Amino acid sequence: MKQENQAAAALREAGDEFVSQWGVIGNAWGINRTMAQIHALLITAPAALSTDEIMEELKISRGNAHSNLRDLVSWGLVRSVVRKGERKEFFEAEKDVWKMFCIIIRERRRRELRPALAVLKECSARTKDLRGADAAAFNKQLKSLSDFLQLADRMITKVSQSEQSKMVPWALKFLK
Amino acid sequence: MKQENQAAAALREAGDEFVSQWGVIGNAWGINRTMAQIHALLITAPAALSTDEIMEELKISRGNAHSNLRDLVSWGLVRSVVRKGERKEFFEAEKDVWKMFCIIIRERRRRELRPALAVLKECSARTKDLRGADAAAFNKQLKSLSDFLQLADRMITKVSQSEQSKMVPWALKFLK
DNA sequence: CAGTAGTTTCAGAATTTACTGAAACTACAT
DNA sequence: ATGTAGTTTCAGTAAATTCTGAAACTACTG
Repeated sequence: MKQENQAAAALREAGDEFVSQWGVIGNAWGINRTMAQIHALLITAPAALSTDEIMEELKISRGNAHSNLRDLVSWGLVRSVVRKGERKEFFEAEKDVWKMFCIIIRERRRRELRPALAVLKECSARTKDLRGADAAAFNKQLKSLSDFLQLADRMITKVSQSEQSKMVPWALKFLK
Repeated sequence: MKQENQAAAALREAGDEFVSQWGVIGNAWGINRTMAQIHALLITAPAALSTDEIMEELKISRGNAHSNLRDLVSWGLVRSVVRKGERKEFFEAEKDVWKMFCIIIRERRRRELRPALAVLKECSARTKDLRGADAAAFNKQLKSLSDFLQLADRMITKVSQSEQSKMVPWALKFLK
């Protein structure tokens, strides 16, 4: 009994450390600290958690928990589940790392890559027919960027539709 | 003469639009707006620019221009050049898109991926020898994440050391 | 050496982003 | 219908980030 308690305490401590540090990491990745912490908490939790449990664990307000959970759900990284007989909502994260990765790159393509491509196309179109060496150079530079991002877009599409069981062995072969 | 002026004006306008919009895009990517704008300006500028020219073009203070240029230089995306006979410093960006990409992924590996791996290893080590199903599940989850990020790390190393002339045709083949 | 051109730093101001807590709302239960 | 458990919204506040402008500093010039 004593040992079990010690083990449980050590686990809780390691979990807290992970959640807290993952917030710092998320911050460096340009992600809201709280959102990263909630995500860390949910991917390592043994079961789905309620809003109140998350508030308690991270010592944050209901509003903060709610809006970050909403964002995580909108990313597709977290889903809400209902336990039978319970009125509360519970949240669980997608735990499969490959699926997480696919979700993230697909969303980033949609939210970040596509708008960037739109800007490049727009500015490129406006200078396509201008004369002069400077205009040609400007246009060429935008073209290079645009071609590259378009290739990245297609790669993301392809990779995020592949199975982990195909991609990982393939990557390992590539690395050899 | 009239036409030349019109063309020059149209080019300047398109450039301004690109710089301004790239700031917005950069912001969505988690990059400081001004830094993204300076980078956009430099990769499309026909020649290296001085701090004063950048301040004038973007309507920003000297301090702001200076610190963002310093960051861009620290990323390796911009270098300073000295024109003979001139006392001022001028700045020029790496314009080759493939090189830009390699610089960015290498720096992100260093600044974002490596610290994340360190956190995972740390928390993993702390729970390695704990007994109980929950501890085992926690440890397994961290292991999956860690393995995945380690694979990503190796892929970045490999890709960023490759020639564009090898990688692009290879990517196109992969997409088929 | 004094003067000038240019760079760097940094305290405080402005702006943006994140968070709280309470009120309004929803949906189920009695 | 009234009560209750739970969710959502949002005005106001707190915190973090970004920016300014001026002073301090550096290095060249005559």
